[in-house]
Order: sequence, then C-alpha cells, then structure tokens
Amino acid sequence: MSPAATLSLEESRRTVLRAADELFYARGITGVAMSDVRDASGVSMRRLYTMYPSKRELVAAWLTDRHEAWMMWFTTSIDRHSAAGADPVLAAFDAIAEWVTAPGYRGCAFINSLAETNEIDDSHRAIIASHKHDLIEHLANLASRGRPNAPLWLPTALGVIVDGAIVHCAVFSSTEPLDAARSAVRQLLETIPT
Amino acid sequence: MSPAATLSLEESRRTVLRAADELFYARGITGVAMSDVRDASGVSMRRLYTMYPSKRELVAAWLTDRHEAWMMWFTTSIDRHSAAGADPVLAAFDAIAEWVTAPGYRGCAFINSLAETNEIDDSHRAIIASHKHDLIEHLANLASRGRPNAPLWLPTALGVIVDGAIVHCAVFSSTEPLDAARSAVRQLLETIPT
DNA sequence: TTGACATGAGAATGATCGTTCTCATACAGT
DNA sequence: ACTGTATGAGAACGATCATTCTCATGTCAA
Repeated sequence: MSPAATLSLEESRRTVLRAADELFYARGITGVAMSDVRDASGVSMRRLYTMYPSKRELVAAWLTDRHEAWMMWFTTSIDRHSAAGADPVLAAFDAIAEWVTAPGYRGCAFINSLAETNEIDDSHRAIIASHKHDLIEHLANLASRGRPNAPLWLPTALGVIVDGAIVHCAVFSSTEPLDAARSAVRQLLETIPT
Repeated sequence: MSPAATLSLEESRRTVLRAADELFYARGITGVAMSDVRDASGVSMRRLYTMYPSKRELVAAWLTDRHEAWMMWFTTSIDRHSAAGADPVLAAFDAIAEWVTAPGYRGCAFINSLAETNEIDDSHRAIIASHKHDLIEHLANLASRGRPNAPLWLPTALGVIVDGAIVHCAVFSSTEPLDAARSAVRQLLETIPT
C-alpha cells in the first residue's frame, strides 16, 4: 500500500472514469479509442489495462458509474425544482430542461450506448435496462405522492415520455419536445384519480 | 445503356440498399464494413463505390430510403388498424406493436444512427431530423381528425411518446412500454377539446 | 478479328484500434 | 549500494476497415 508515488489506484480510477465519461458521451463508444482515454486521463496504457482488462469492461464501469451519478443529479435536481410546491413529476421535466440546454447535450448516454451495442455484449444491455428500470421506479415514487390510485401503467408511461423527450430534444437540438411533453403530462395527471 | 449483362444500375441500387438496410439496422453503422455490404449484396466493390463514393453517402442513401419505406409502412399499417373505426392515433400504437414484436427488432434506425453520428456528418443529422419531422406531421394529421381545437403541443407530444415507446420497447425487449404509452395517450385524448 | 473501354473479383494500401510487449526507471527491503 | 519488483512511456503487433488499384475478362463498334 504505497501512500502516493504518482497516483493512487482510486485516484486513477476516478480520473479514468471522468475522462471516459466525457469522451464516450461526446463521441460514442466506438468513436473513442483506448489511447484517447489514456491521453485524456494521463494514465498509462499499462495502468488502464490493469484496472480494466478490456474496453468492454471499461465501458461497463463507465455505464455503472454514470448511472449512479445521473440518478444522483436527477433526484437532487428534482428536489430543487419541486421546492416551490410544484408537482414533483413536473419538476422532473424542469430538471431535464436544465440538462437539455447545457452545452454538449447529446441525449441519453444509455440509449445511445444501446444503439452501439451488438448481440454479444449482454452485460452492457443489462446495465442499460437496469438504469431505465431505476428511472421508472423513481418516477413511480414521484407520481404516487398524493395519487395512491394511479393506474398501473402510469410509471411506465412516464418513463416512456421522459425518454422520448430526452431523445427528441437531441434530434432537434431544441427544448420544444420537452415543453410539449411537460404540457401533455400536466394535462394527463389532472385526469388521474387521487 | 446495356439492357442487362449482369445487373442494371437500378437493380444494383435496390440490392445494395436492401442489404444495407438489413446490415445497418441489425448491427449499427460502425458495425458494418463496406465489404459486408458487398458480400450481402453480391455487388462488386468497384460498383459499390461508383454508386456511392463513400460509406457516408451510402449511409445517407440508406437513411433516405428507409425513411420513405418506413413512412409508407407506417401509414398503411395505421390505415389497416383504424379500419375498425378506432381512433387513428391509437391505431398508430397498434401498428407499432406489430413492428416491436417482429423478430430482429432493434428500435428506431434513425435514433440509433444519431447515436453513432458525430459532429462532422451533418447530412445524416439532417435526414434524421427530417424523418422525425415528417413523423410528427403525420401524427398531427391523425390527431386533428375530429379535433380541430387540439392544443398546439399535441403533435409534438405524440411524437415524443411514440418514439419513447419505440426506444423503451427496445431497451426492455418488451411491449409493455408501448401498451402503457397507448393507455396514457387514450386517456390524454379524452381530455382534448374537439 | 481488333481495339477501346467497362466491369468483376478481390488483392493492396494506409489508417485506426484493441491489446501486449519492451525497456528504462524508480522504489522497497536488505 | 544492490537486487527484485512495479510502473510509465510508448513502440509493436495483429486485426479490421475504408478506399483504391490491378488484372483478367468481358462487351461493343468497326
């Protein structure tokens, strides 16, 4: 256990995952070479491959890490936007509005990664599906506040609408899809039995 | 103008686009080599490159072709499903249900391609956005039948919901997202002023 | 037949990339 | 200082791929 000659393994991990996040999100998985990750993180090739024995495992670690970071950001951002007493489900759309307008927005990293995933790497598919499962679960919690009699399909439908908006905002480089989706959800929620 | 020594240029074009469609949709753009297209179509490398001077242009031709074919399929499938007197907007979901359950389903080719598209190939982005624009326009036509006073955001929201369902069905390999989206849209449409 | 040109089959080229290897250096324990 | 081990820097390797080139085989006009 060397205190810190150049960089601890934990520090390296964080540096690599941060670099991987920026690169993979911006250019897609196949658009990023391992040497790009090395150059962006400053970690040597040897260290990169001792931490992650293959690119596939680095991608899996990135997806897992991004899932946690994104969910954290999402929940706290919703809290911030629903502080004013707004419906927390609508606050989720306000949270996403911030993301969509941030520079470098390229849609959902998980949906994008699924498009690049072929039959063989099932571990990536599993992480992606699990991320969407958790997202829907969180939306279900938001929607159930004050609506104990909401239909069973509501959380699934909210997940569909949120991700549809995320995708369409990327397609059109615009927030209009998100605004329209928010309007539709507001109107829909008014008809849900409380 | 040779009548048909081996294959006319038009025949070659169709063969190549059909092969490209199957390959690009199943494996993604970067997952398909030009030699794969040659092998699947039987067209020689030379002819491939005289028809499409680069892979980028082949991809653009594929996207354009798929746009036309998909819209054609979509409209006729909706007609078929709304024949029974159902709301044509809901019929759109029934049409997509058929697609989603077909073998080899991998979500929307245009959304998938956008995930693989980097800043440089703007022509692809334009085709993709134009495809989604036309999809929304068609949904607007369906929704406006009998609803002259629908809110302005309705077509955009329907586009968001349809594509969200298409994506989530691919993520979960399930039709549940589509069913939930259909239920939400049915309930939403009941509140729209006619 | 002859020659000019078009085409197919697929090899060659040059670039990129995932992964491994070399070598020189640095540090640990003695 | 001395040996053994770990590390960084980056070259090397082998595969893949987009694109071009070669050459052998047509095809058409005269």
